[in-house]
Amino acid sequence: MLRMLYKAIMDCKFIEKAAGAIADKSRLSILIELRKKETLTNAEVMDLVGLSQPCVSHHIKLLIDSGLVNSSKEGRNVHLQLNKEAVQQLSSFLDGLV
Amino acid sequence: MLRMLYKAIMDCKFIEKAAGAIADKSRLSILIELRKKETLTNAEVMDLVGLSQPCVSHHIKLLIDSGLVNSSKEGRNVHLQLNKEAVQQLSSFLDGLV
DNA sequence: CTAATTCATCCAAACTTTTAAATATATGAA
DNA sequence: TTCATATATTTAAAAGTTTGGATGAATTAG
Repeated sequence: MLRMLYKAIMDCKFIEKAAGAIADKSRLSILIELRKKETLTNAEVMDLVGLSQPCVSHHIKLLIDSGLVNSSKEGRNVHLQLNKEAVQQLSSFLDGLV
Repeated sequence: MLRMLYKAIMDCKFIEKAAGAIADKSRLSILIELRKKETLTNAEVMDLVGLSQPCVSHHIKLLIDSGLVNSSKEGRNVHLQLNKEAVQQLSSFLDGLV
């Protein structure tokens, strides 16, 4: 019971964060590109969205914090990947709404 | 061809707006309540989210502008309803991402 | 070791969002 | 018409977001 309430609160926080992550032109482009390209580096994202390196770094941090994107370091590069489970979770929440 | 590009741009604008509408505690509560209650008046929303009347009015305007919620006036009251098609459209976009 | 490369952090400016008080508008009741 | 009720608009303050320059940290190349 308490567990379910806790889960519901967690869900809301996740939904809020994930929705916020999507609610931006640049971050939306990144997500769409990650569908096509499977992985991306920050440099590729800079080209994609046409923003400065610190700005891109910030957007990527937001996406990672939201849970929608995973990152892994390989040498100097950071590779991004869609967290498909998280995207699915958000989609399921919306399905539950209708 | 041009038509598809146009549609894609429209989609992105809608996705951005709809995601932005969801990315707020109060508006998320309204959407969740609309699943349970089918229709709501502004006064009921005030009780639900514990905010001032102008603030509630503003949030509701945002939800309507995003397309996620429809409104209809009955006398002095405004009745809100989930736009299930729009919610479905957002959910489908996410499904397309994974 | 030194240079170059990749990404993160700090900072501040510009802009947007959230909120409520005051006020306006519209409808219904007396 | 006059008063009460439901919602919208205006205005303004506080908080949050987006952005890029400068700088820092970690890694690789020469």
